[in-house]
Amino acid sequence: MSVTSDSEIGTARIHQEEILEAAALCFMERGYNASSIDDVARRLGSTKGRIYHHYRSKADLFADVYRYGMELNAAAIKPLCGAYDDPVEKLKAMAKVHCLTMLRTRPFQRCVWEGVSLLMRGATTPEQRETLVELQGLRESYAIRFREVIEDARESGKTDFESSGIATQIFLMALNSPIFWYSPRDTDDDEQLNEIASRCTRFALQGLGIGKEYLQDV
Amino acid sequence: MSVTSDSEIGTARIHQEEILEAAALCFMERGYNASSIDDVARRLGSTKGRIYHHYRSKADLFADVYRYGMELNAAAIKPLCGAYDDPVEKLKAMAKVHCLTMLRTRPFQRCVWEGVSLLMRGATTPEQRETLVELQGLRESYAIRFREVIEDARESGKTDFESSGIATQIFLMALNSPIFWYSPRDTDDDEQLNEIASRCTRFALQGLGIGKEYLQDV
DNA sequence: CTTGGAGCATACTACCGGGTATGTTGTCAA
DNA sequence: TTGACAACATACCCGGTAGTATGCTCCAAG
Repeated sequence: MSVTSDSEIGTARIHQEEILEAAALCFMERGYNASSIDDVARRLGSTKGRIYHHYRSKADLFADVYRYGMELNAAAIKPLCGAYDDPVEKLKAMAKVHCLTMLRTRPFQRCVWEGVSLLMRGATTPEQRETLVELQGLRESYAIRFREVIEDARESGKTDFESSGIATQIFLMALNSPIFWYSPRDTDDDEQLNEIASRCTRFALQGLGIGKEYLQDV
Repeated sequence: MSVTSDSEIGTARIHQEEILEAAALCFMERGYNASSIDDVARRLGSTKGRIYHHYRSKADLFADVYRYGMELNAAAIKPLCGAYDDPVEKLKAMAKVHCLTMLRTRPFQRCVWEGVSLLMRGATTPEQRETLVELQGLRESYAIRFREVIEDARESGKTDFESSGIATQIFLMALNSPIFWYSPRDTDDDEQLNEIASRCTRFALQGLGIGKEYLQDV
């Protein structure tokens, strides 16, 4: 991992992304603890050596999968941040894009999910604890993006709920839900994903009390 | 496990329920795979021997936790089944009770959740596979109860969604969500739980498109 | 052309945890 | 009183897995 030039960093990332994807698939299918490093290696058609050359431990590998998943999320909603006046319109766009990202990068998002509830405990080494807090921070700051817009929407009088904290939790949960109950078709039709995302988004927005007149174009 | 009389079955259940609760707590905190039988035993202040006297394997123990959790769910909504004319009112009641049960029996419900996504894979022994299908069936038939009422509500024209399958999934997800983001207060105030359940229920019903005029008394 | 290191593979160790075999104690019925 | 069994505890085995130590190969710089 002692790379020097930028190009070498680039190629290293490429090699690692291959590993990341295989790891995400394994972790999604069997969970973190039930997946062995050998499982990941087997999926890559290689051996442990390759993985341990790039990652110091299984926990490190998982952390990188988690981080990558969160990066995908952050990148997806980034273009929307300064592009709307109406908070409801902004929330609509963010929700839809978030849900679509969930569906398109499902293995990584399942890992993010497991990481939240699983790595919290498990209390491994002291320095991994530190990494974990950082990852948890990524997730929280992402959620706060939504929470702020939800609060703005409430101030505009177009919603009706009490606690924005709770509302944000249920809201995101509704948007995340398809990564659990949706199994991608053999024809991974992007139209199909769009349909699912639309319905989830509409449900979530209506859940906040946003009127149906705002939901025609979702 | 070779009990004979009814009373002995009763006492056996009592002893086992103690184990079930400890197991549910362990599985909730660290997940199934990360929890060892010794962990469960330690929480009970005993040793492996006690657990393996009542359960033939770790998977059997987990299955019983799962089953118990589903029994709690089924028992909670049972009184509501024939008590309503308006499907929307029935759905309201079922949703509220379901959400409250989630909150009150959180450790078991977390196990039910993990069981769904984790035991599906993992493909252990062939006969455990059989048990697993049975448990999966419990969960599905429970979900169908909701789906039917949701379909009735749609036919009454008080909702607006396309696929009742997807709607049911998101609906239940919204109601289940607090078992993940709600940490019980030291004062396990039942009023507090009621408040959470109310908000989740309102969100879920609104998500289906049910008008706010129906949600005053939730 | 050689040497150092990246990028793996191979072989091995150490340990944890599921499962078992066996011992111990209390209780209850005959 | 005794034996039989439930309800555990103790001691042990053993397979799987994280992690390591080392070997191999190719490439690029000097």
